[in-house]
Amino acid sequence: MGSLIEDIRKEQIISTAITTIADKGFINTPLSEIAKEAGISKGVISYYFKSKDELVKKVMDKILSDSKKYINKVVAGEKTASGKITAYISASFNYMEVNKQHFDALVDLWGSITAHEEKLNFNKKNYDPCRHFIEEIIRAGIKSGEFVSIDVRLAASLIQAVIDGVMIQWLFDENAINLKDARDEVAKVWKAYFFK
Amino acid sequence: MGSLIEDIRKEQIISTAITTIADKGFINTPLSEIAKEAGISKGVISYYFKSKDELVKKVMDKILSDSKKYINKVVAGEKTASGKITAYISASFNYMEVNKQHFDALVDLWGSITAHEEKLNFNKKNYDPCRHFIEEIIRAGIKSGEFVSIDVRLAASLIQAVIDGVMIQWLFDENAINLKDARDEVAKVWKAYFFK
Amino acid sequence: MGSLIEDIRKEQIISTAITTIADKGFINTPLSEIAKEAGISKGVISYYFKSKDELVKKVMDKILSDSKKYINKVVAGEKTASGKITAYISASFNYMEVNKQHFDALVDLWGSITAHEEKLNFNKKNYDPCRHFIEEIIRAGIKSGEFVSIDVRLAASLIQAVIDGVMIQWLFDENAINLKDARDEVAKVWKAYFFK
Amino acid sequence: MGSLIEDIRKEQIISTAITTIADKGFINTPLSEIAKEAGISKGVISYYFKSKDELVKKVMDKILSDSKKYINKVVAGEKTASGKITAYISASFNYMEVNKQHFDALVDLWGSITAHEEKLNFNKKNYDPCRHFIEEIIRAGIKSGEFVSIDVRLAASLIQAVIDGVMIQWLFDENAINLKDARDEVAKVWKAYFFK
DNA sequence: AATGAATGAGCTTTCATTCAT
DNA sequence: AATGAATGAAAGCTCATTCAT
Repeated sequence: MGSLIEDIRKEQIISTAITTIADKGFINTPLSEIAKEAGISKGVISYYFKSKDELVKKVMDKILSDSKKYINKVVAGEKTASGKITAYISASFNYMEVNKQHFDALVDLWGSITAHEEKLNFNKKNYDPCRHFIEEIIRAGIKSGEFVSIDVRLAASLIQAVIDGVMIQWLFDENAINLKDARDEVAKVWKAYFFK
Repeated sequence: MGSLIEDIRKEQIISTAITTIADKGFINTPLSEIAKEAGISKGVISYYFKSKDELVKKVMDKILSDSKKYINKVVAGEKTASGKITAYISASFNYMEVNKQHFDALVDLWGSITAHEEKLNFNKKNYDPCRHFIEEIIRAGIKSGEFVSIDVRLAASLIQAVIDGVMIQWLFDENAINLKDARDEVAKVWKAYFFK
Repeated sequence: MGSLIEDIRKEQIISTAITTIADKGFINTPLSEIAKEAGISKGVISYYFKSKDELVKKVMDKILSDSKKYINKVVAGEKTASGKITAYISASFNYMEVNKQHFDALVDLWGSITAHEEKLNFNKKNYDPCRHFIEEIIRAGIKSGEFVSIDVRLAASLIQAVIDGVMIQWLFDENAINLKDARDEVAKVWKAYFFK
Repeated sequence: MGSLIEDIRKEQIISTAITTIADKGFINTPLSEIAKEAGISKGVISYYFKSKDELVKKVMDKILSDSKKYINKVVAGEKTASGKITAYISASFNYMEVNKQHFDALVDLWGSITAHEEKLNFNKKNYDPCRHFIEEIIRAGIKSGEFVSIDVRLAASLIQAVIDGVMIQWLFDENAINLKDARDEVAKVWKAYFFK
């Protein structure tokens, strides 16, 4: 358990699952298709993942944690609250741009979360940390006097919301919106908002 | 074609499909379940809809056009560009709040749009009109001198984005964000942005 | 539910299941094989039976209740306790002889009862009634003075035991034991036992 | 061939197979489970047994030959035919009682004998020797004048039958029948029968 | 001798769709 | 118009067996 080859295989399967789901859609992606794309036999997937559901969960975890890791690293490179907010927004859009498949797959997999409890759980694991992360930055900015005093919780939600909303438009049509323009404009709007 | 009873039946099926999909998730909603919920036989659905895919498309159309109809009506009640923008945002959130099931179903059905062409088509039919609608309002506001001059296309996208993004957070956890607060805050932010 | 065609189909499927399992063995009888033998499609079985397990249960119920029905009827034709005991034994062997397939299938299906609770349940539903039935006869015989006083519970168990034991030998090799001879000998032994 | 380690391994696998099958049922016992229980790798089983079927055969052989060995030894300790019959019956029940798992597994494995030829073969290898063994005792008893003259073949069959039949009732519910009582009663009945 | 990753045939089950009534 | 029995393709999953190490 936890052997090298196991980790490699799991990684390979998750990775192939992402590209395949992004390409054909979750509903049109049986395990056999992922296996075929990965050049392995169907049984291997069942060998490493207890069920399709478990694989899907691991896929979503991977997409979100990779994204989070990148963004956090970029933000950590900034000192000021203002710099951090801008970095968060920039990093979000930049990462999105070079990892479109990940988000294509992610949005597709939302539909696989059906139970109410699962939704709450997904939210708690994925959205809450993002919001909290932004909240902390804003709070620090208010404390240091950089930002005006605002509803931190709500502001964090709205920042995340505009990022996600832009992403959706872009996923449905790459040409509908230019990510770099959106990035710059969002940064501008929120600076205006925070600095009064 | 288009007889009264036919229209009633189709409406009934679409409506039941929405509530059932919202409740159990698209993946867990076979046609037989919709039929059962509607109190009709399975065959009727196939009789009125060429395929499940067609029904799904009609369901999405219905959700989006109902929403659009309501919003447009509210917006039409306003005279100024500023009033119209505020009305658009308010109406969007208000409608969302009383029609949660519709959007639960909608997000669930996104995953059923798999082909690239279908995505472009969905975007063209659903997002583009929204954006254009907002664009027109902004354009009128700029022309009349109400608003400062801004990138109309982008501004429209961002307004729609923040609405959609909030919706997603709310769909995953009703308690994660208060829709009325979000509505008021979004209105405030954008007024600040447009008026200088 | 409970329509005529439903009952016919269920009966047909159960009946075919018995002959197929008797012929090829439970382990070598996928649902597809039963369907093929019955000249219907695989899906029909799932349509009428929730699961393979449910079908198996119904099959065992059918085998045992048919047998019980026949035996009880024969026994009811006798007046004296002695006549009833002999009738029970005779009927058991006679029924066995013309319904070999049923018992081939039954013994094969024993292996499908795995959980401890299921075994107890199977016993309670199938063995207990048989034993109780014999016990009642013996008790009546003792009361009427026909039989000597014996351990009723144990005697009933042993009568059933010798019948079942003979059956097993016969199922494994029809020529290993002559059912009619066994029938007569068992009757003789037990009469000797009961009458002192 | 037949090295010490090989024999130990085979013995270990067969032994573990018995307890595992008795516990979970043959259908729910993949080779991997036996391997796990035995603390060895799956491949070892395939290494020592050509197929699962072969292992099953060896398991049944082991169960039956162990039982036979014990019974024969006990019987050999008796001088008279009467003593030998009583010993056979007693030994059968006593062995059963302390080796319940073996018979749980055995009954479970009956279902794996599917081909007609296999059944005949199983019978020839297992039942016939038992019956012959009893027959010889009875024959000697008749010859020596201990027993009345009876149908030896049939008598042997019935003795084995009642033992097997009691076992089955007991396997399905340990509390349904008391093995010691059954043992004593069976001995009593048959003595009465043989001695006239 | 032993391992356990890998295979793939084969299973049960689901379900969109068809069609006789 | 409506029913629901029937179909059969396709899915997820299990597992005996193989084989490189």
